[in-house]
Order: sequence, then C-alpha cells, then structure tokens
Amino acid sequence: MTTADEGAGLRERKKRMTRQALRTAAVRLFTERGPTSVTVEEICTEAGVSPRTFFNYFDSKEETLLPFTRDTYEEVAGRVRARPPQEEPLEAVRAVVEQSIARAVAGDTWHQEAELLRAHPQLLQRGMVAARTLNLALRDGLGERTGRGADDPYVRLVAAVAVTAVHVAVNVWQGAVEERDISLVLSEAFDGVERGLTPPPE
Amino acid sequence: MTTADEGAGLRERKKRMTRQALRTAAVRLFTERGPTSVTVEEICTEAGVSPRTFFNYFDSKEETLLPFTRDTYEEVAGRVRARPPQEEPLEAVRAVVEQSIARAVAGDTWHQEAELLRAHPQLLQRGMVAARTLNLALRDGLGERTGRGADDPYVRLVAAVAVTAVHVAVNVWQGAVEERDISLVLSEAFDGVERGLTPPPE
DNA sequence: GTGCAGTAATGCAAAAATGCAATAGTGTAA
DNA sequence: TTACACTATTGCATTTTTGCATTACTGCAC
Repeated sequence: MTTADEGAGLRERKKRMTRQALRTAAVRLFTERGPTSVTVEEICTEAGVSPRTFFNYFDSKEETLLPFTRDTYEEVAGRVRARPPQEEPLEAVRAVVEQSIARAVAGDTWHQEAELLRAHPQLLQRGMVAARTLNLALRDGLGERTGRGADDPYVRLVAAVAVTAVHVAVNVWQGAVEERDISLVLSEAFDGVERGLTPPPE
Repeated sequence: MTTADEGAGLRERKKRMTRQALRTAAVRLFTERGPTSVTVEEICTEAGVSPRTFFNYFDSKEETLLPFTRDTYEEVAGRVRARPPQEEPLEAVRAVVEQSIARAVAGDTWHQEAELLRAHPQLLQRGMVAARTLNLALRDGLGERTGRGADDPYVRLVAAVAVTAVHVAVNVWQGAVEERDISLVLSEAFDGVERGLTPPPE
C-alpha cells in the first residue's frame, strides 16, 4: 500500500488526482514553453483548480518536477524505519534514498522531467528547497529507528548530508556532458560521504 | 583588506553602508516587533532606500541576519585559495567556514542576532537558502585550489557538505536547551562528516 | 438519510520577489 | 572640467507566495 494508486477513501484519491493533475499540467506546459514563461495561474487553469490550491500542494511551481513532496513524507519515513535493524544509520537512509531515486527514474514521466531539468538548471535551485520534506522524513525515520529522536544532532547530520548527496548528484548529473545514469552519480556521492570526503581514489 | 571598513572608492563604501543600514534596520525592527510583522517596506523606509533596492542586496528579509551574503563571496573564495596547500580540501573549507562563524560570533551584533534566531526558528528555513552564496564561494575556491574546477563532482560534494554542516550546526544550536557555543556545535558536525557519519563514539 | 466533525478548496487581500526600462551617481581618461 | 562608460538605484508592472475567513465536500455516527 506504500505508493499504490488504489487506497483509502475518496478523499485521498481526489487529493492524489489533484496533485497528479497539477504535476502533469506543469510538465506539459514547461516542456512546451519553458518554465519561466509559464505562470502558476496557467497551470491551475489547465488542472482545474484555483491558484490558491496550488500552493496547498506545492511550495513553488518548480517543486512539481521533483519526486519528494509533502505527500511522500510518511512513506519515506516508514521505509527508513523498516530497514533491517542491523544497518547503520547512513546505510539505511542511503538505501531508502537510492530506492526513491531509482523509482523516480523508472516512472513513466522521468524522461520528460529529466529533459526539463537538464535544459533549465534554475529549476533545481528553487525546487531543491523542497527537499526539506525529504530531510524531515529522514530525520523522523532515523530518529525513531535509532531511539535518538528527530532532534538529535547526529540524526540531523546524517539526514541532512543524505539530502545533500541527492542535491549534489542531481546537479552533477544535470551538468554532465555525456548522459549518465543519475543513480550511479548518486551512488558515487554517497561513497564520497562514507569515505569522510577524503579525495577520491582513482 | 579582506573585510576592512576602509577600502576602495566611494562606490564600494556606499554599498557597504547601504547593506549595513539595511541589516541594522532589519535587526532592530525584528527585535522590536518580531520578524513576521515587519515588512520589507518598513525596513527600507528606515534604511532610506527603495524596496526594489533591498532585493538587490538580499534575497529575502531573513537573509539580513546571516553572515554569508553576496558580498562575502569573493572574500570566502579567496580564503579557501589562501589556505596552506598541503591541507586536504575538507580541512581547508572547514577552517574557512569555522573562522567565518567565529568572526560572526565575535561581531558586535551577534548577541542580538542570536537572540532573534533562537526565538524565531522560521528565520532559518528561509534565510538558509542564502547559504547558496557560501556554496558557490567554496566551490569556486576549492575548484581552483584543487585544479579540478568548480564543477567537479568531488568539489561540489565537499562544498555542499560543508554548507550542510553549518546548516545543521545552526539548527542544533538553535534548538538546544542549554546555551552552547555555536562554534563548538559546528566543530562536532564537521567531526561527524570526517568520520564518514559513523555513529558518534561517546 | 440526516447531522456533525474534519478538512480540502476557494476567494480575497496583502506581502514578497522578480524583470525590465529609465534615471542618477561614480570612476576615469582625455 | 568635460565627456563617457559603468553600474547602482529606482519605479512600475507582474508574478509568486502567504494568511485568513468562507464555503464545499467527505467520512462517520446515529
């Protein structure tokens, strides 16, 4: 039931539909005319909701492109808690984050989204602020998992660095000349973190 | 001449004065009536510039409280380049960042700023986006220092994680019950990173 | 089915933020 | 000193974002 399309009541389903409608409209319009020349209002018209509602779902129009948003909070936190108990904190969050990215890549809109992200670097700057959700979810999951609580300095650090790894990976991938699998780039970022940021071997 | 008050021509001096005027006005008003109920317009009136000009200096009103802003870019990048050449990248940025924080703490407005930051956690969320400047400066400095360039994945990672360390430190410090020296908290964060985020010894 | 509690959607108004073009002040070199 | 290039400041229009109050709809109990 983690990310299933079926689930719960009409209410939840409607919310999912609205969110998806906004995402779809945004991606379509962005692709068509470039992100900067598309207004939130237009997205809303296309999705059939009021502009005010848009901001109940996303913090910015850029956020519509990213896989971590408010609705994924519980899911991500749960996955962290559910990791094998012998895993170290960093291992656990790494696994969850890598899975999430892999899933996003496997999604049927990834190609189009990737195109957009590569073509319009500004999208990241804004949108990545949205990663706050990911941060909170990881902290929440880790906090419970380790018994330290979400406010523990170590928990905060691990969560924040994991988010940073994603951030960096996306940026590197985005700027790369040759097409690379973003999962690979992310993996390398985590390797760097686990090494304590010592210079890469090579 | 790095951060000196005297320097260059009238132009530079005026800019510094304007920036300082905006900062001072913001801190005063924030302290007086709380950040949310102060508008950019009021800050500008007090500082004697137009609201439009405000946004030429800061990205948001929250940013006025933070020590890393656009004007510190060159300075920070330069300090990274100037670190002893045998230092590893992480060591170098750590030193620079820790110095910057220490300097901010030593500044004569720190007490008031700290008070504000502790009292209004929302300030961070917004303001920390400003850390983008710090990120760029560190990348720039490191890129040249290591000869890898600012776009190198490793350079990006080190810079981003250093910024994250600051971010985490400020948040931990902010949420701490007992008054602690923020420099100490930051130092612990960097230790964690250098350990590769393995659980703290204790 | 009716009524109620909870919450999503909306409208409206204010504030924050940005782009663009016009203006004004500074640095500089003849 | 004058003329010119550069860039900071500003005004204006537009878009983005948020807060608050109101309305509409869903889930649930009776």
